Amino acid sequence: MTEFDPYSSDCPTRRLLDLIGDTWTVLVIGTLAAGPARYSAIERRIDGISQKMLTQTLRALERDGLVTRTVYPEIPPKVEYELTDAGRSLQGPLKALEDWATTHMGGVLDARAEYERSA
Amino acid sequence: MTEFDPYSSDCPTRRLLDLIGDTWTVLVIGTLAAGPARYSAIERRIDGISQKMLTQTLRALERDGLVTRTVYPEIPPKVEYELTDAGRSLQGPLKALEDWATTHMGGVLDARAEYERSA
DNA sequence: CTGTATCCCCCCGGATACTG
DNA sequence: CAGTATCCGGGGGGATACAG
Repeated sequence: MTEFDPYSSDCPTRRLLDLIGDTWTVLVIGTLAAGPARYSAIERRIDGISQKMLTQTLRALERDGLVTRTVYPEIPPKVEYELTDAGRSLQGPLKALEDWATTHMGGVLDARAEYERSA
Repeated sequence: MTEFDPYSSDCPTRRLLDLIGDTWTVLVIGTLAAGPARYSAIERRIDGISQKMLTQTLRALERDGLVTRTVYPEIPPKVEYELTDAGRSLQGPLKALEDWATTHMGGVLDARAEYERSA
């Protein structure tokens, strides 16, 4: 069943790679995995992210139905972001990658160092 | 068990994203999953990849110990690339992502279309 | 066949300033 | 607090030409 062919340039799944290929996106999803969070909370939690990239990332996730945005009409404003079911379903695959990283990243770094040494 | 901690600069997740956060890298690994392949074969398999990016991607994978490069001193030249054990171990996690894509990408595209419609 | 070398455009993304 | 608007520098990556 080849409903999608990632090796074809016009395959929608390539857009998925654009999705999870973005560092900030993965970090935001990881942050929201702990539960709903406010804009400023996410910003404080992810060190080094700019307002522009945080907003841009959240908009993309919202657009793709992976995150919901809830505005509380208060003063001062309060906006909460939360993973949707689809967004939560990404946690499994991402966890698998994380486990791989934990297991193999040391070897990768060793290989890289060895490569540089012999270069 | 490793806590998902995207906020630490030395978190494996961040380094992993530098590794496979690139579209071409994932596609090349996917291609080599079927077995060893020549440069030109990979080039043909991956629609839209440029010589520059293919070579660059293969060099990075070789440097990181995920792919081996074997040169056969023939005329014309023949170079085969093959996944290492470490490279093959990435297949599981990447497969999980691929499965997620085939399962949820339709919904993502629907959500995106709906978002555009109401925008 | 398997690359390397160069030019160069585009756009990502950081910095900064402003607003409801 | 939660954004938006704008500028701008750096680099990713395509196109092209050339080499072993």
